[in-house]
Amino acid sequence: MSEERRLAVLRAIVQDYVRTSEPVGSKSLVERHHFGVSAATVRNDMALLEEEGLIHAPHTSAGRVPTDAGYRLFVDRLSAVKPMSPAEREAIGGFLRGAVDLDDVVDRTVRLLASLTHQVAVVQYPSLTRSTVRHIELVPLGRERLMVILIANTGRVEQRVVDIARTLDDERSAALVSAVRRELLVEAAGRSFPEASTRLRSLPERFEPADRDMVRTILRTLDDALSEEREERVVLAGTSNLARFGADFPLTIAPVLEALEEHVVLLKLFGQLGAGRVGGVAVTIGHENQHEGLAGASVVSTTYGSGSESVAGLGVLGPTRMDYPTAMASVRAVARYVSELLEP
Amino acid sequence: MSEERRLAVLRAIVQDYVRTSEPVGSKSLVERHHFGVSAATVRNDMALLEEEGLIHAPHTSAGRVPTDAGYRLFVDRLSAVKPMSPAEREAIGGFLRGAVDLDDVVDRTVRLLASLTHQVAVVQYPSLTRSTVRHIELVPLGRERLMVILIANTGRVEQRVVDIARTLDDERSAALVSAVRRELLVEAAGRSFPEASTRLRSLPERFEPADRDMVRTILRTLDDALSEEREERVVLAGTSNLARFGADFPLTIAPVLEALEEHVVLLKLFGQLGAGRVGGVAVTIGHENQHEGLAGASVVSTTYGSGSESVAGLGVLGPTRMDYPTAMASVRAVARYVSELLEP
DNA sequence: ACTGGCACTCGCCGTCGGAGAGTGCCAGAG
DNA sequence: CTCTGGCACTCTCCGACGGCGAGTGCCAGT
Repeated sequence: MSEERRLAVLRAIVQDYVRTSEPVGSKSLVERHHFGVSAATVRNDMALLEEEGLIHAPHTSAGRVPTDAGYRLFVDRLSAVKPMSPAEREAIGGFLRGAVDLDDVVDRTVRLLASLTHQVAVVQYPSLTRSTVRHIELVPLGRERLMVILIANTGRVEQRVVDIARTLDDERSAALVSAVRRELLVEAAGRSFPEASTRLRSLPERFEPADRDMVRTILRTLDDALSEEREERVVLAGTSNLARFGADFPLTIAPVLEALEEHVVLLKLFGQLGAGRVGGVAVTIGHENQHEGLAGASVVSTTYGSGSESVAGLGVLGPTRMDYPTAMASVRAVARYVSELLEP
Repeated sequence: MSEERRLAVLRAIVQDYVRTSEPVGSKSLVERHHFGVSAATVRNDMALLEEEGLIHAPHTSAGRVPTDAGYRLFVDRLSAVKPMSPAEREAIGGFLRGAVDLDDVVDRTVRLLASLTHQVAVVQYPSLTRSTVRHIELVPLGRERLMVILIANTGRVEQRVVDIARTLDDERSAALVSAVRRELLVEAAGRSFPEASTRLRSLPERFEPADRDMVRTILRTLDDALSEEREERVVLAGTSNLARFGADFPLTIAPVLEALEEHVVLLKLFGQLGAGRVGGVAVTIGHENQHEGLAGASVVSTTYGSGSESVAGLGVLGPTRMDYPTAMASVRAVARYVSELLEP
């Protein structure tokens, strides 16, 4: 028996099943693809593949369906990432170029990804902890409040209102605010956020004892904005695509939707790939996802970022029965464009 | 025949159907509710209600189901808004009070609404056009770029990067930026955004001809941020609740999810109630919704805002077969709390 | 190692018939 | 005029039955 043909059979099964969403049998298989052999031979191969746990028969007398392991082998060894046509590339670029805003970039990206792949798309906002400080601004609001505005090199802007226990309307206070602002910038500008945060720890000491509380409050806000919980934001689109193949994961839509609402879960999915090299596209299939609601789902994801540093992840989520080559191509292409866009 | 009893029957039908999601027949009706009469009498009433188009029999020999008109009558005349228990009020307040941010307020609000009502919740960000300017800040970024930051009295912050056709690193430019900033504030602070926008139209003339282009660019950004399309933002949660009653609108989940993704559609839903008085809760039922994908859905919405001015809408969306009294109570209570929260 | 053939297994689907829920209508009582 | 009990009727739902077809596993033969 030829190892090679057996894998070709697996590949064909995956492809056909993805197309038709119906278990594929030996006969229809030899019709569509021309291996040089008969259906009976293919049947033998299929029996072996089943023994290896790569495919599975839902019922004694039905066609075969790939298992998670089967898909895994397929994406690892049997599929080539489909190249995008120049027209597609142009469409992607054109659509993203119109963005006026980081919010806008993220918004367009997630919609684009959803419509390219017909799956649920997920885009993570650039992580602050992996960005550098471009600017920090203090804006007095009313008499006892200050708005702290953090601007990252990725264009991400985070703002927070802080109450400070003193009035700000005299001359001296104005000078103080602007001194704090200046010191913040000297210390933080151009550095990574975590680094800035540590360097700033000694900042209060440079001011009069009476003023230190205010400075500390501001620094606390900055740290708070960097905390895991608050700093990670995630956006999604295309959830209606889940309903499109209602028959597919039959009543499993609910748990998937629930998982998607739990942003924490999503972040874990992307967290796994962590600081992976920018080029790579990661795929987690079915039960490889920790969350049990996602047992029937696969995630195709990658990272994007300005320069060679990745600052966040993006990807798509769909049924395990998913067109992996296309999804991987789209995810990779979009990530590349977004990275370019954040470059300058 | 007593008009009064007929309406009581309609009320009972709506209540039972909402509870069981099964067509309700005369027999089970007299069992659960005790009208003083027999099932036969109720049947006569039901026949009349059907003639009036308030209820409808899916099959010749099945129970009755309320029509859109039936629900309409129910919410208008037959239901009292369920008061919230003190414990619930406290829970709402406690959950919302922890917010650090407008984003956070909106986020918590939408999740809270979803979990209170078990429906899809929708919250609109405070409209800029209906807010007043609290502050405008100009932050130089790099050499030929400026970030314009708009802060509204609602806490909403909008930022936009503008390219200006001149370098900013000399002394004079710094003075110019700060002069522009000062003038902007004098003219705009405390006024409504549209008013500010018109008042600022003459601003360029106060500067040297060479500087006017920059000022114009900044003003254009401000106007752009106010444009319908960009200014309205909407957030939703609880979409998994749609799947919970999969049997309910059977395969109608897809169009609903699609409609929810089209934020434009959502904004229209809230646009209808427009500048309605803050107290009122609006309900649109089934086909009353313009969008055809939402023919099986109802929307319970209201407005919130600081002071007596409404600045945006919020609400829930679910199947027409929905617990209106509870939904209305939750929506009203949440809107009230959010309004309070935006007050100071 | 591959092929053709064959018996066998099951899920799918349409049919059928009984049970149950609900209805409409009618004649009689208050 | 309103309400009630009764009765015949209509449909849907559900489980049983059976034929069809796709697909399988295995075996004997090349």
